[in-house]
Amino acid sequence: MKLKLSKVNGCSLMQYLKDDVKNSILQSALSEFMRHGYSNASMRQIAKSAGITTGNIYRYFKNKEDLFQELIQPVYEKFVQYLMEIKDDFDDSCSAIDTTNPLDYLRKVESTIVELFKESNVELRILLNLSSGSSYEPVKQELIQLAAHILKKVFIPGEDQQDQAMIEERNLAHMLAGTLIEGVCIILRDHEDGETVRQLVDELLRVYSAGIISRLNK
Amino acid sequence: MKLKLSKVNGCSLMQYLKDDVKNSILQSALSEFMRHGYSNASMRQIAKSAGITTGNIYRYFKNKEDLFQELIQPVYEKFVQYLMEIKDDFDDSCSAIDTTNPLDYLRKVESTIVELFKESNVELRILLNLSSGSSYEPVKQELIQLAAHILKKVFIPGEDQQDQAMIEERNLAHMLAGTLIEGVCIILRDHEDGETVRQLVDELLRVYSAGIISRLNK
Amino acid sequence: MKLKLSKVNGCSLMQYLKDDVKNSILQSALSEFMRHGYSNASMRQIAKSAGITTGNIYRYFKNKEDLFQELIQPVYEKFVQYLMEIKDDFDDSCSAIDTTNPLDYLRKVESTIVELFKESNVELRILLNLSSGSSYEPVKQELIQLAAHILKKVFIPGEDQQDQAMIEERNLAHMLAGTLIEGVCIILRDHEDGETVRQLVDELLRVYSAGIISRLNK
Amino acid sequence: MKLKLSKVNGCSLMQYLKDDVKNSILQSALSEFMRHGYSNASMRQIAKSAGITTGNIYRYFKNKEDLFQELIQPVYEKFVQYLMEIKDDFDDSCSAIDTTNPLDYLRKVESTIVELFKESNVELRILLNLSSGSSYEPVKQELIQLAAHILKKVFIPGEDQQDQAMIEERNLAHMLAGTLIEGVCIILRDHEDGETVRQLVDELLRVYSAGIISRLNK
DNA sequence: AATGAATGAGGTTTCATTCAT
DNA sequence: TATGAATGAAACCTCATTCAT
Repeated sequence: MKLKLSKVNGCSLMQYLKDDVKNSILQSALSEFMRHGYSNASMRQIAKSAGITTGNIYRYFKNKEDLFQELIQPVYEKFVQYLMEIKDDFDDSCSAIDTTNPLDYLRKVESTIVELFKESNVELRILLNLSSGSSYEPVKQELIQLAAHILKKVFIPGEDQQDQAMIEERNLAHMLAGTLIEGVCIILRDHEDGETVRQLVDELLRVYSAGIISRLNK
Repeated sequence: MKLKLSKVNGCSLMQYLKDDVKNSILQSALSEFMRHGYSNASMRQIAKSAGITTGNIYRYFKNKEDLFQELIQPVYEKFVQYLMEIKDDFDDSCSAIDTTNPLDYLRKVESTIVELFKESNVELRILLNLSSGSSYEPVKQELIQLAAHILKKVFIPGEDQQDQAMIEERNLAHMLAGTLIEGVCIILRDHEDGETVRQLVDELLRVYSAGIISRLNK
Repeated sequence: MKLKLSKVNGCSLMQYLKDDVKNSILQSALSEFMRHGYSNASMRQIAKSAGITTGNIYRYFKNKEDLFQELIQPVYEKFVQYLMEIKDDFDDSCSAIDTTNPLDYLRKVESTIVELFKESNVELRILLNLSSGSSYEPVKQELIQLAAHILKKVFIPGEDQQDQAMIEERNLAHMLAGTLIEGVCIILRDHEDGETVRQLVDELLRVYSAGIISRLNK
Repeated sequence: MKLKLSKVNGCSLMQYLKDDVKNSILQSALSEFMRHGYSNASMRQIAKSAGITTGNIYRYFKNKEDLFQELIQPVYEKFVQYLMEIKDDFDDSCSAIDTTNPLDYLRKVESTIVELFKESNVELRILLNLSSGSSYEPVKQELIQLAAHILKKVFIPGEDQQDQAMIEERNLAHMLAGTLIEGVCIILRDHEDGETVRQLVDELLRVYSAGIISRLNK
């Protein structure tokens, strides 16, 4: 058997080819979902871009949703996990008699976010902005809620106040959380270079931090 | 119907009826595009909501794209115009020996933007977030480019420097312009009440201004 | 308005044409379902036979199942209703000190069944033998259960005996019910002439009755 | 594998292996056709059940129809042959001055039928009830025709009379033949146990015989 | 000016069959 | 001999658009 190297190679070559096709589909799908969003993406077009026939996609993915999920799920999970860690860290640092400057805290968050975005730029943008019609549709709101939850702690150190002022603070936190996330999306969309990305996120956080601190001192 | 008015004043009455139908279509289309975006909007549903038949839409609009354009184009133009005016104002105020605080300037900009959004909230949200599949798909990027162009002036008083520092400033301006516009979009998406909208935009600009000033003083 | 007869006729003509198309679809569908059964019937083929395009079917029927149901449901309901009436009649005549000959009873049933089969020959055969894959798939077994329930009363006057003999009688009743129903199906499949149908069903019942009586006297 | 037997006796071993695979396919196919009928049976599923790959089926069978035929044809031929033998027997017993009771004759037929069904239960049920879409689709009707031809002899001792009465007898024979065959199908469908099957077929024939005799004595 | 039935191209998905390896 | 990836035609269904009335 060991001498029949041609078969061994045949096997691995075939394996390679199969992976090749699957990756080709995934890449074409990523591009198609990016261009037209989940529901307007066309399986036919994905197949054409991948250089295969439409039916052949279904050897690799059960259906459109499955193909979408295989692209997005890992990034989604990583993103949620990172956000939870950030939230837990923050909750801990709050409960401790820790007077960490929020600005310092946000800066700590920076590298985490940037790392994730640098890995999965396109997937995150699809997840957050182009998943309408898929099972991920409500994710963006959930993520913004989560980010808002963190930001609220910055603005509202004493919890559970329910008066009018607090409602305004909540709206503000929600809005700033949304714009921060969109801001990072925009940076990643427009820049490939890692150093530029890091620098811009740094600037964005600096502006937000300074603005927020100035507001808190109001 | 009385006095066969329909025949005597047939022309203007017909015109009136036509406008009536056309407005009805436009209104239904606005609602449908808002709900499902351009691609997933259904001409059948628009006709049904407007109380007419499917085929009749095509006496008033050449096709789906044409209907979309008739709704969105005016708002698009107004938006561009406002941005140009802001740009011109700023250019003037710059060329004058005018040391207007950028914060004051942005605040002046505020009412313009909020006014436009309050007038054409839905159309703008469609234009910026729900035009995928239409010819307006790339507009959002163009608008951000334009806004960035303006913001650059804030950061780079002396023009046309091409060294490395300036490139960074340009990137920063572009990024902040994008996040600002997204921020306003998010506010408009999440709040209907005019006063809340004004207040949140005010806060957003305050944070940005404070952050930017702090940065300029760096 | 009354003078615009052309419009009045236009309307009714259109209505007529619409009904015409719908009936044409129903007729083609009946033929296609008869030939290939529910799941192997082709909407394309139905459209082709009806002389229209595939998509146009969906103006008249929501989907394949809906088209099938519109053909089969009325017949199904009538059939169930008839069987229930027969069952109730029989239960009544049993509880009364009524020594009606089972043969006489079956003969009373005859006209009911024949009438229904003569009206809806093809639909019943589809319902009973060609509905695999549709929501009517389990109907045949249910109907045979019902018929068996009636036949059991003939064989087992005293109820509720659970010994071995009774199990055999139940199997027998079930089997004879099935064959009777199939027998009527076959007759209707092979003969169009009403008088011949009546006569053959009469003969079938006669054979069954004589056979059953002979068996009871065993 | 020992002694390179595969090369020495390559031919016969290969033949043996081939038969093994072929039988495995046939067995899986039988199960799949039984479960889903000819049209809805899946070649992929057959291959999977047989433990081979999809493409390999086509080394043993030209196509789906060919595979079906190889399963069904022998049973079909045996069935036809048995019916012909029965027919011949009957012709002989008629031409002889043999006053065999038709009841006795049918009882002789019984064991033949039951034996065949017990041997090839599944194949016959596929042939008679699940061959839609295959070339065997019309077989059931043909078999009923043949059975009817035999039964006619019971009812119409003197041949070739063409008057009205004879036409009725022919119809009757045809119908009873059909119901008899369906009856046996139903019994086989609902019962696995050999003894129960024999008993129910016996009952069915008894009912038919008694009914028919009663009719002949009319 | 209006109707709404009809079209035809497109959507996702399935599957018997072929073919390079 | 066997593999299993790939094909291509067909399935059901949707919908913007056209057109006879």
